[in-house]
Amino acid sequence: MRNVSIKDIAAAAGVSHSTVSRALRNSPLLKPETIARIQKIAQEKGYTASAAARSLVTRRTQTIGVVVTTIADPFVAEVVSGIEEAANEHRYSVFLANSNAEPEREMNVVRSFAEHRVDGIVVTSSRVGALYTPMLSSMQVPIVLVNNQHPGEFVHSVMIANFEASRQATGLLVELGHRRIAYLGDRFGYQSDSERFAGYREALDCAGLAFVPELVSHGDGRPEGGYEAMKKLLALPDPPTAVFCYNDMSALGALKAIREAGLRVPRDISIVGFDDLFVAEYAEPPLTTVRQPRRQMGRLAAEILLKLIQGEQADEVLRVPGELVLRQSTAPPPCPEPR
Amino acid sequence: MRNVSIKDIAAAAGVSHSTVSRALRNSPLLKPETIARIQKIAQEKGYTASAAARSLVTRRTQTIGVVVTTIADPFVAEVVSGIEEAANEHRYSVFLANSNAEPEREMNVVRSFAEHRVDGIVVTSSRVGALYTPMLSSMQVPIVLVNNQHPGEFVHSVMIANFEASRQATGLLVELGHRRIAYLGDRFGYQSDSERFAGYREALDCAGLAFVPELVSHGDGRPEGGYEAMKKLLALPDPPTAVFCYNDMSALGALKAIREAGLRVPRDISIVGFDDLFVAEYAEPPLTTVRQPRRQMGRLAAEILLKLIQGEQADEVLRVPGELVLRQSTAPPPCPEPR
DNA sequence: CTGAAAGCGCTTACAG
DNA sequence: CTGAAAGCGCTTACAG
Repeated sequence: MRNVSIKDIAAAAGVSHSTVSRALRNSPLLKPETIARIQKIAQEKGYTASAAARSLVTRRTQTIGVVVTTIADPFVAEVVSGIEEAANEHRYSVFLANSNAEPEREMNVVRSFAEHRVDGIVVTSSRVGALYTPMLSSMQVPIVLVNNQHPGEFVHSVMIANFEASRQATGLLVELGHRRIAYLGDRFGYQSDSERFAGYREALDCAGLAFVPELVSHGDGRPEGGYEAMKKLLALPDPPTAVFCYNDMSALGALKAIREAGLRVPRDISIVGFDDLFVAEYAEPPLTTVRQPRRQMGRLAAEILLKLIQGEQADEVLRVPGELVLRQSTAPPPCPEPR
Repeated sequence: MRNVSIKDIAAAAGVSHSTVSRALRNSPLLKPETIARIQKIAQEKGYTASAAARSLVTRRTQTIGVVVTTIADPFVAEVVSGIEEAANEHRYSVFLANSNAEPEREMNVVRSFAEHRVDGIVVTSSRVGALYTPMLSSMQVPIVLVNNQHPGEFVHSVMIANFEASRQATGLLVELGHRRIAYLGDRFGYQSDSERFAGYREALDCAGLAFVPELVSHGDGRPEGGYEAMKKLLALPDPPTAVFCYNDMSALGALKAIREAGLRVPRDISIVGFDDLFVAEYAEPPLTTVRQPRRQMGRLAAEILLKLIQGEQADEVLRVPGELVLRQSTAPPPCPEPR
């Protein structure tokens, strides 16, 4: 069962298919009555334009490709949601491709986007590195990154203001009176981790607190890694009284390790996360954390991309501020500890 | 900067573009040397076939549309991940469309999929109803639903075996010795809720326990709703000693309400969830729940869809069994009288 | 084994 | 204001 084409409508309306094409696009060349008549017929026949045929001539597909290393991640999913939302408003469709950071699948992503001639690409970087970014750049279409972990390769990106946010988060712990504040990080080498670590250091410096290397422990950005990293911190001869975690996922693991050690948060140890995933609010205790406006960041990335597609200028690196959200996982240090 | 086309390659190779087309598709009509020579040239020139041009003649786009009411939901995201994975293996690309259950956006979804002539559609229903399903069906392409909440409209779907799983989950509470077991549901009218409720009733019946209407409380499938629904149960003159929750999100809210009431899980109340989201493991206490193989369900839906696209037969309704996962939120009821 | 031709469903200069 | 023509980049009968 063939789809109805402009030829079918042309036949029914007794005009040329050129006229139908113009009528459907509300061309000012046609007189309003003609347009109305033709559109009515198109409607009746259930006409739907073929994106493929159109894009062949216009050289615009009205599609953008979104690459994620995994979408089964609360952080990424909401960014994608924002991208899709903004794209949709501008009548763009979204191709979603999921690489799992597997080289073979990454190849597929690139090939698929290239074949579909996407007008632009957003890469939302989770913690796992994306091998394909250099390849994508060979496609000659605009690319915007969200929280990119491999800086310097591309011009356009939307990033959370890691440094400022983590300085502020660590600063909160300082103000509460903590002196032994640990940093529970992601794996080494990722930009977000480096920046958040730098903010932590800065906050210590401002408070005149010495940096203690043993108070840095690295997880993997997931609960499992946070759990292990926290156990190491707890095994220290003089454990920290507060921990600033790379993200909420890590913090969840840390909370678990602390519970298992028979300690209480925030009575014995204060914990701060990063991201403000919905779980932060339902953790026990509810987690003090830094909110990333994920959906908004996705929207911004899409909007920058659409500007670039139109040939307009756009911010090269857009830094979005995080927001410290106070909940119940932070308190002054326990009394036994001399201040 | 134009993309290189088969004409460009034809000129470089000194053959017709028909020959190039055949060479690129490894036609047995051509002699191997010709094929090799042409493919080499194509490679050198960085040729990438145009999906639009091809689909125009083949009438196949090698794309499937995935509709979600929201992707920012841990359940949905992983289903989508499975769909994308399976589609990718079969060289299909995925259009993602996100309706937020807003009528206007739903219209966009349908129009967009129709214009792109997707070969098939998967609808992953979250708790929110999807208005567009009837409209999608007018597109004359195969549709497969995942955990559809509005039964009977379509033929093909992949569903979790709600009845069996919730009977088993409730059965666990019965075996532990609970007599006052509550059901904390989703909103009325959704199929999953009805089926899970039915499984709960069945388990009570089997155990010879009377159904007590006041022990049923409805949330909204999210922590907020679970929280409110649990507060109602706790306000009962004779509160339940165990609660089977519609899903993990609801259970998270329930846990919070119980904590706020100064009670402990599982000492005072046992809680069972459904879904086995990652948070279940990191809840306090870790949540006993029913695992849904979400990614696998997504894969299955995609595979069924691809079969249908090929014109093959496929299961109409595929019921996937859930798996009871025992953690620490369940225990025997508190000792009868004094605590 | 290879080429010329037709056609998929559109858009858009070019005529009239 | 409208139509005839060309062309976007492919695939595939039809000839040879």
